[in-house]
Amino acid sequence: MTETITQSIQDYLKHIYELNENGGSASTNDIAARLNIAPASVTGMLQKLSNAKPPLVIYKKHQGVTLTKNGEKAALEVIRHHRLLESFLVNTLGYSWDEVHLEADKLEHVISEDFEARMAEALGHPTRDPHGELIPTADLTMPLDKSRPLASLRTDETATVKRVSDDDPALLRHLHEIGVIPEVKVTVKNYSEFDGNITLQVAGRKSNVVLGTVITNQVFIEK
Amino acid sequence: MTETITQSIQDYLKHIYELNENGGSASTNDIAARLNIAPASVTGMLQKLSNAKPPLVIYKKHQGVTLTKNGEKAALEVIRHHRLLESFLVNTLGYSWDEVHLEADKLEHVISEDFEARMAEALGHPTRDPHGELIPTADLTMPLDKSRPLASLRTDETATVKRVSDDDPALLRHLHEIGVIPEVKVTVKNYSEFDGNITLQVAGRKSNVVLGTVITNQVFIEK
DNA sequence: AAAGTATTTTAGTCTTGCCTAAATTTTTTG
DNA sequence: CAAAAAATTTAGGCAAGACTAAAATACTTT
Ligand SMILES: [Mn+2]
Ligand SMILES: [Mn+2]
Ligand SMILES: [Mn+2]
Ligand SMILES: [Mn+2]
Repeated sequence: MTETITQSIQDYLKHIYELNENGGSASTNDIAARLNIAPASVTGMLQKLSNAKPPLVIYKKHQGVTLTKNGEKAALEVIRHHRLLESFLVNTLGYSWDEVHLEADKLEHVISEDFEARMAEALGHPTRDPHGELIPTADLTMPLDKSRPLASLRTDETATVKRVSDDDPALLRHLHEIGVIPEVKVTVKNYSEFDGNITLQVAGRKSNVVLGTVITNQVFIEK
Repeated sequence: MTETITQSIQDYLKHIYELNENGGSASTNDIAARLNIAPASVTGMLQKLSNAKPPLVIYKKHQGVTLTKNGEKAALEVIRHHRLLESFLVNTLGYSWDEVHLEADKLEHVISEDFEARMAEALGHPTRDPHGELIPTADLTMPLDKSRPLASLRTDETATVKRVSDDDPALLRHLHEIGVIPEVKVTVKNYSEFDGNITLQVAGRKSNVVLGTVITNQVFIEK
């Protein structure tokens, strides 16, 4: 009697996955905040998911949750849908990178595996979405992410932008404007000890830009 | 306090629209059969839809339902989504015409108006879907359908196939095989009084085909 | 026109997924 | 380390949308 994975459950699993990526286990409150749902409701769902057969999360009272292998597969399935969809919308329907997130958030639960496969094929089996986020493989493995925040660079260091956080459309528009997009080379011309500001030279741009930590913590680079 | 039009409601309205197209009002049982839902459940929903503000259907006990203007607009919105999606899937992802229906049935409830507009643009504002069905216009008007069943043709009459019924994938594959697809010219070489069989010459095909009424009633032509 | 059949409606339940208010547990702080 | 604060869970409810069984209504047939 395998648990039916509803849209709602898919959303829980997806967000738990992302929270697990950072710290260890995902807390009730964090999940609630992300899903815009009352914490009490989250507790109820966590109990349900951990009692499912097979269990989708590991849950002990007051200690947050971790995904089981099954839960992780289900999460990666949704994340693969989401990121392929974002790529597809940009490529095929001319969406800009700040417009795709909401649309993909709805479609990700609804497309068939056939649709997924056809998108991947049409896009040439991409490894990253328009924001540079890694796309889980068809067999649901998440590639290793070697990037770190731009905020961790210091004066005279050079690196390549690999991905940017995609949940704030306004930030995305701004980054696009100043040319800070995946695969672009950047050099730190100055790092300020006091406020953490980074003066950045962006390849192909005349003038440098000064970025605060709110931004430099949402841009990820590799050297 | 306008009624929220859920996915479920959209499905009811869509099928009521299609039933209204044939006979007058849609019966509880017919709606139930189409939606694969118990008749008792349908009664409940019809009451709800007729009490909505504004009402989406006109309903009197034991007399079936008709859509109001508001209900019709909502239905046409979904049907436009559905048919544009079918076209889009065929054009962009290489689906064949017998594969698109199920996928479109899920996506139709989820895409944004922006998505709809972009598809229409990308497809060059088509007026018919892959099965030849008319696509409601952007301002939600259904173009007039002048076609009639192939079954109504008699010996020596010539006509153009305009559309075919799209709910049986096996029939669609068969029709494709024998070349009976929209915009193809056909001539009735013989009509049998007894069983209604039609011997059809299909433009560009060597040998004629004999079609029974099950098929000829699901193929629509214009002279 | 009465009886039988088919259709539709009513009545009563169930599941999912959410909510608020109140309790409980954990963490932080003075 | 005890009190205050924050986080989490329990308890009790609600709305949507489905189901089954039984009652009511409408249609057919003799
Ligand atoms: Mn996204
Ligand atoms: Mn993304
Ligand atoms: Mn269809
Ligand atoms: Mn169609």
